[in-house]
Amino acid sequence: MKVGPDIATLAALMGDPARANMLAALCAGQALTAGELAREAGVTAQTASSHLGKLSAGGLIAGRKQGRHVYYALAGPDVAGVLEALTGLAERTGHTRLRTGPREPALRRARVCYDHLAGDMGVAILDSLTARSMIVGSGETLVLSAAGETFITALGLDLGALSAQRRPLCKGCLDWSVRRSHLAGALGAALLQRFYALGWARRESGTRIVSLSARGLEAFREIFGVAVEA
Amino acid sequence: MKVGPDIATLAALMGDPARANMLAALCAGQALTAGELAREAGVTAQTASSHLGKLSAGGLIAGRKQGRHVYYALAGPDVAGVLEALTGLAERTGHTRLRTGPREPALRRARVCYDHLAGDMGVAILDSLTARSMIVGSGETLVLSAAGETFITALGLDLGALSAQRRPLCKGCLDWSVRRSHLAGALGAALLQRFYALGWARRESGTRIVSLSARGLEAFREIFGVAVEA
DNA sequence: GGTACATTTCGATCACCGTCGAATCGTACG
DNA sequence: CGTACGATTCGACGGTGATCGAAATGTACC
Repeated sequence: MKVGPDIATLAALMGDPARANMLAALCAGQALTAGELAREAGVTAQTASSHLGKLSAGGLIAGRKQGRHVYYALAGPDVAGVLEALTGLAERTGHTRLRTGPREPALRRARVCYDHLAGDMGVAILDSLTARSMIVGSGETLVLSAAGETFITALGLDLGALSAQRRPLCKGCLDWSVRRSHLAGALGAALLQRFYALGWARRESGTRIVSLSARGLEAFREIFGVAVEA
Repeated sequence: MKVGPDIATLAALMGDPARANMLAALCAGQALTAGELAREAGVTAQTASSHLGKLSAGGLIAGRKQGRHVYYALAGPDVAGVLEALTGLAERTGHTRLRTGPREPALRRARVCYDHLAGDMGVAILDSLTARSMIVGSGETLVLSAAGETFITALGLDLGALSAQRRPLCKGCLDWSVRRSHLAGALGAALLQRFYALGWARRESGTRIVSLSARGLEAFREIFGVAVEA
């Protein structure tokens, strides 16, 4: 007689402010320790542990013991997807409270979001691709055009391998700081990896900051027509 | 200092069992009266009214007064999208409790889901399209291939107008009864409308049942290779 | 081995919120 | 105009769950 699968318990899991803050923090993609999550949520370690236990039992996060701390991460991309969708909905319905992205300029410029590039640079890249019709669509749903395919192949990416992944190839991901979309999905992740490999970008350890090399800045300006002040 | 937009309040709104049941019922797309939703959720009219007030204030649903009752519907396709994503996640994490879709055979065979076709027939159609590589992808993210474009154009649909819509052209929607996906999105909706126009299908008033005409059954078998016992 | 620290468990407190009974408002129907 | 019914409001009750203090586990570092 009951209609739905347990949307209720799942949503209730995300419905607590402390847990929601934890999940939002984990959306960046990197695993965080229980203590960090406690501070992130603004609760004591004990309550945090309780919440983490529930989230874990609910299948939303997974914890890995390493030494004397436990690193928690989102259980999978689909969880991140739901959270992003929720964020977008909150955006639209005006449920956002303040929400002025990161204060640090370096974070605003380029940072890691789950597994792809976010920040001004991420938004600029997607803008450039859509302006040249290499990616079409808007909002969350994006599609790679034929011109886009040749473009990313020229960049040295294996389109076939990317398409074979279960997750969507292209996806728009709402950027908190700019309130605009950047490129996520398999292609977004692969692009960032490619930037690393080419030495254009480097991940600052311990933070979400992605720093761009001089060569990278040059390349971005040339390829994407993106000019960023040093 | 706070990190996320108010995912928490939004999720908490969906986190109550009664409200979740209401939202799940509204996922079918047709507006329901407060009384119907109360019965659907298994609560009294007063508590239902309270819940509806909160959902409305939260921007998830919208109510229209008509005569002496109030018809409530989901505020928009994005709300349905989040709900579907949540359902999918609940599916994957095994949070589903029992959940044996509708009992009525007619409902199991073909019914309206929001604005597109669901049920065995809906699943079969998507199966047929993917088997012939007219639609590629899996899960929630689907893309129309070149072969698919010519196919639906031949069916008399205006692809340009469909792509111009803000919502995604193709989307997978998890079918409760079968636990498999059927075609949603702009194309899914347009297809159902086309079926109506061609006299292949008809919406049973007052229910979610979609009944198929003899001509429709013939056409479905011919075009999609779908054989359904009468 | 002993101390420090991260995490978890247990237990108790307390606030919030879902629930329903009774009453009110508004519309439809005769 | 009066009755019937759907929807909402008000008020009170009760239970679930978040929270933290205290204590227990387990790991690292010396």
